[in-house]
Amino acid sequence: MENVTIRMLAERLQLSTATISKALSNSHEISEETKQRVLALAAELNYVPNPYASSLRKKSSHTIAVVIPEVADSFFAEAINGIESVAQEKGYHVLIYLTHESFGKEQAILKDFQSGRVDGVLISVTTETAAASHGLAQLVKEIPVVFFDRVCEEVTAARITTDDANAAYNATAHLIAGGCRNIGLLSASRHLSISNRRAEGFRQALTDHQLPLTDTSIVYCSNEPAENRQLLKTALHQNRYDGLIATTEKLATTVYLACEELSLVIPDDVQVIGFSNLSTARFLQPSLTTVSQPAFNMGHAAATVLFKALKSSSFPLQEQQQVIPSSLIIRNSTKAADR
Amino acid sequence: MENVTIRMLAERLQLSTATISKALSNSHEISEETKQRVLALAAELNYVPNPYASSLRKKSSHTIAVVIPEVADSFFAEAINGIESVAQEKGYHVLIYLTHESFGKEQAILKDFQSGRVDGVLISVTTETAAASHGLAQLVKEIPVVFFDRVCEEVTAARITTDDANAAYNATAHLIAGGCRNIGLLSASRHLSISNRRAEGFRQALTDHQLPLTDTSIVYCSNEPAENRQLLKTALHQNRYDGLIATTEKLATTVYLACEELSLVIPDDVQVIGFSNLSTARFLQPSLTTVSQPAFNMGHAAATVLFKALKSSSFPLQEQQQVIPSSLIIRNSTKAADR
DNA sequence: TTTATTTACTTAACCGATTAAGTAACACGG
DNA sequence: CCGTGTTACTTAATCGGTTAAGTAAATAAA
Repeated sequence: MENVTIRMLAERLQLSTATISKALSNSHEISEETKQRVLALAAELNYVPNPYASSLRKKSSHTIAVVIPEVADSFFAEAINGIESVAQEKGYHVLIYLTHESFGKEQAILKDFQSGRVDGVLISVTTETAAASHGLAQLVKEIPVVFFDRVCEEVTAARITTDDANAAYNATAHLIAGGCRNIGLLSASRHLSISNRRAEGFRQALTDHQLPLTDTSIVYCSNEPAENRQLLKTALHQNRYDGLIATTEKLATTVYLACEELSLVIPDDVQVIGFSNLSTARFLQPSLTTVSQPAFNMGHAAATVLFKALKSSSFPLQEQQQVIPSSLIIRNSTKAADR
Repeated sequence: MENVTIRMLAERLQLSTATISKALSNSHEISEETKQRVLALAAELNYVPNPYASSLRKKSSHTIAVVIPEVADSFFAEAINGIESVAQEKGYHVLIYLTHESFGKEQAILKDFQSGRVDGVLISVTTETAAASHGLAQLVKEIPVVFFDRVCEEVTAARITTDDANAAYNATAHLIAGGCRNIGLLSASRHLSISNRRAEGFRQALTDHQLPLTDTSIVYCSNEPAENRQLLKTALHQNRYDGLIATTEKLATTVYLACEELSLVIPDDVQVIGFSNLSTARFLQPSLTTVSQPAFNMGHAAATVLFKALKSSSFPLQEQQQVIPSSLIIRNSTKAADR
């Protein structure tokens, strides 16, 4: 049983392939009667159009790419859900690319997009992605690109983010209200704008509360959980933090692990806040105070904006900037009372 | 700046497009010198081949599909990681399709694959997928398909699973050893073979320990967390289970939630075991005894087998059956001592 | 020296759908 | 009755690579 093509339908019905194609796309040039005959035969033979032939000719693939560092992370997983919900509604396909936080991989992936494989890209950059990423700047010129969460500020493009500085400020203030005087911010990257924003909010909160910012206030972590565990244990031991803000989900669990191994009690010895979307946060021992990010909404918003651009080329995509607020959910890993 | 095509390279070098194509694919028909010239110009002009033109002609897309119910689930997320690690190594692209446990969506997605969009499919079916799924049976005849975790036993195809019956048996035995006499198995589906296997192991364990299987022993849950919460609360209240086995990750957290709301203490009032890959399981309050599944390995194995079939059409894909063992990790949500 | 073989290309068909341009057939207004 | 439109198609080019088949020149074998 060969694959059914438009030509086979044409032969069977004694029509040209052009007529079939137009009938299937419901063109006004084709009579109602013919359309019905074509549709009936197509259904009977179970005709499924070849997407590649169509993409080649139309120069659009009805496919978008999602480029993220990691999928086993509640934030990104939920963001994918948000993206996919929009894509499925629009009949688009979603290609997922994982960078595993490697700038090299990211570059290679982006380069592939110059082929026209995808109509648009949703991306959250790696912790390594440098400011002047040529690949990104280039890509934005060629196809619609929307950054979400981890944006690259040097590149002019649509951005969907959370209020990172604010969130960090509030988290820090909450720790201070709970009595912390020596707070550590666990940062995932020196390059990432999102990290810098959070550091900014952190710094501002310290300043506003007359607390010093020392060179041990910000701890730069790696992408290796095992490495981070060691790093954290050393840092906790040496600097005797009374409060920690983990700016990624992975870091939050690593903090719990490190504290357990050092026999530090949360929140008595160290209070902890995590940036996270863990559904289990409330069941942790102790339950984790989190900066909860609207992952699904961000994915949804990013995809929605992208599809607007795909629909209308005059849509000013690059000017789109949305900041979706996160919320501080206070639980038992911190001491200050709910506000 | 137009897209660079093979024809442009050909004109610049005064060669035919055929020569360029062959040079780029390192054909023996082309002289070393010409190859170098082509490669050099391709690099200079930043030539990126159009994947759709190539797919159309070669009838292969270098793309595989992963069809799963949900991505915000540690098991599936980790499985994707395993799959992706193989795909990236082989230079393949990964399309992700989420069924959200809807059989209808699954059918629609599978139908699309008849277009030749993907070279192969990795699938974990929905809780609704009936035994006689015509779409699946059809698909397996057309392109390489590998089932992982949630297989469809009625369809002859490659399968990568865990030792579900065993795992459930051991989990049940562990609860019995801890003193449970009225154990509930929270099942995600009546259809799913994986659920039935687990139920089988559960039943066997009860029988072997002279415990009765009543019609409240197995609780069939839905896909709605809110619904399940109610269902569980009612069931816990009415049946006064002293042990529960949650056969999905989502159900495990729902159990914690329901117990909290009913003021039932785990493990004193109810002991709990979850099938899960939650990285936070050990930090839960209380830490969760889990049947931990080798998610990454299963994804890796499934993809590896699929690529073998893609490489060699004589590979007996349909006969491939791998059972990758899971392990029971005993923590504080159950009482029996470690074995 | 003649024939066979190899080398390094070119020509042209092809994958399957889309679409610009062309064409009969018929209707209609004047 | 003629010109203009409209309807419902067809023809053929096209998207950008791939590849079977062909060819000219150089080389090797007989």
